[in-house]
Amino acid sequence: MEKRELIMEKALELFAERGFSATSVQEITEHSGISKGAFYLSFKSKDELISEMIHEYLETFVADVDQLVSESDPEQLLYNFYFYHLESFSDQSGFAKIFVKEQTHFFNEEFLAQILCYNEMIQNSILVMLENVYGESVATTKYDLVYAIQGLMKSYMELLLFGNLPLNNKYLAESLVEKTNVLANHMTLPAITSEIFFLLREPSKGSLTIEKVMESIDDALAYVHESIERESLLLLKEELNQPFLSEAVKAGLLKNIKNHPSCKRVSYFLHMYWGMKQEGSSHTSCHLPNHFGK
Amino acid sequence: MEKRELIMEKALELFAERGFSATSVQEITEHSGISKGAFYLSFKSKDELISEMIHEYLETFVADVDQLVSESDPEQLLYNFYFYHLESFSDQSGFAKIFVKEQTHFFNEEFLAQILCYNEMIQNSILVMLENVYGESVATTKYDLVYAIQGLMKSYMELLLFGNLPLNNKYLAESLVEKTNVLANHMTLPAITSEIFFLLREPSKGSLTIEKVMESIDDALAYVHESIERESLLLLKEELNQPFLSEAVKAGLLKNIKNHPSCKRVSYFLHMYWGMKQEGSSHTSCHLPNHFGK
DNA sequence: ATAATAAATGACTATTGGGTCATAAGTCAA
DNA sequence: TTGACTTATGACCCAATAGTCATTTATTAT
Repeated sequence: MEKRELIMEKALELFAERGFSATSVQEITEHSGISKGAFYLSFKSKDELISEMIHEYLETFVADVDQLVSESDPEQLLYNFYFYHLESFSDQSGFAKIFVKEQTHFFNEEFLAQILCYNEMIQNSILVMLENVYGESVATTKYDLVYAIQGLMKSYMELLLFGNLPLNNKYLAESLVEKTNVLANHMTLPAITSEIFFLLREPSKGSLTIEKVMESIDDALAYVHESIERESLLLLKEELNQPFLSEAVKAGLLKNIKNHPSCKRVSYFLHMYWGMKQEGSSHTSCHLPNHFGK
Repeated sequence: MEKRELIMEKALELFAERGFSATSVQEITEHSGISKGAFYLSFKSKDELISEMIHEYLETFVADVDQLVSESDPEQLLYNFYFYHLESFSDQSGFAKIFVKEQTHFFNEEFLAQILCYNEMIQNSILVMLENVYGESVATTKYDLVYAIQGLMKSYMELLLFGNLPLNNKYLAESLVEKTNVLANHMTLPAITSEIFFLLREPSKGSLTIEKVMESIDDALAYVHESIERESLLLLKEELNQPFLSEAVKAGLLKNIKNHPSCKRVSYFLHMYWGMKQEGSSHTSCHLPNHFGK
């Protein structure tokens, strides 16, 4: 599966420069030094390539942030959080550029839903971070702080990416830490309350039906021939129809398919589908699914 | 010029929903109830339509913000600033959505430069606002505050536009005012210093050559037949080659062409070109050009 | 009413870009 | 060397789309 890597790598360069829609498959294959047909041996479609790339990047990013938040010393947590973001965006600037560029504009409805889901995970991490650092004192403002933090970051990220300025990540991170402290310690009028925060997450859930998940499994089955992965998929499909597995077995099966290139979507859908099921209407269980940790 | 209005109005609806590139001229004409040919009687190209729409909206928006900042009571200034933004985005949500969606992605290099220029004007207004409200106390932090304010706003704007939530603009504005006050009063580590702030504005200047401006004048001349506008264009062209007019005459000529639909680009280019000339390397003259006020 | 002028039409062109498939090149066991 | 099988190729297909232009329709002046 070396061709896949090559294509993804080369495509990233073009996507970062021009965006998705402005980059043709033709250009990707030329830039990769392969033929058009070869491209379609590795990917079902251009959309699959994009989806693949998004997942590959975001999956590890989200997991890293989650780990960082859960393992950092509260004293250093904020700084680590910002610094990791800045560093990650600095050396993975290709991906970062794509995200800033395409942003909400992810034409494809499905992509948007996926991005939103990853964003929810990041927001969950930020919430945990705020609780760890400030404790009860931000109980009423933390949901608002999530949006403030994301807004501030986006602003400085853009600068970092497109201004190619002599900016120092360490100092930038310190500056962001200070801003966060200032806001957390002095803000009294949150624009986003917990009610609004969770209201915001409702609509996205409705779009992921069991049929859609099923469909993605069938899609994957057509491309997966390895026995372990296939069996896992079939078991998961059964489980989806009628639950009969223990949580541990389920988690194991999910791990089995996680790294197969044709299973990224299924993996994501299942995580999301079961994630929202177990969440129910309670607001307390909104943590990052553990299965995303590496 | 009633057709133009109609097309722009209908196109806005489609652009807001799907973005520029995903909306075809065909769709625009169908949605407007006209033929394809009729479209090209009103606009040279699809790009011209887009450019036109951007200018029409941003020109008045920038001017309104400028006026608001220069006329508001300092006590009320911040609130008015945020409230105007929120209200404007609420009822002109079509444009707002376009800007959030397409953002940096304005494929066309020229569009990007134009957007950046308008953004610089807004930033200038924000700077003036900060000076009026906080005076000398933010002398070292004001440039950083500009980016913080823009980041915060963007974050909440997106929510307002795509979350269709029960948000109250008045309360949201108050919340943003508080955040600004908190940051302005307690921040000590600005990420963006004045040096960096002005450094950021340099590169964009390089791209606007005298040849480009000249070209845009020639382009316009092909479409402008009204005597006053034509003469103004010709005089401005001469002035561009070899300055010989007084500032007052120049300003008058610019006003003459300002409202002609085919002169938007020329107008913009000339403002930008002369704006950056007179600015030189000094950092003190970065104010909003008066000619943009209504 | 009629001629002249302006406005509007939509079939048409040229181009691009995603995706397919018959064919060719490469690989390897017998 | 042969033949079976895998991998790669790029000409080709089809749909979509920006932009044009000969022709028709509406308007206005005489």
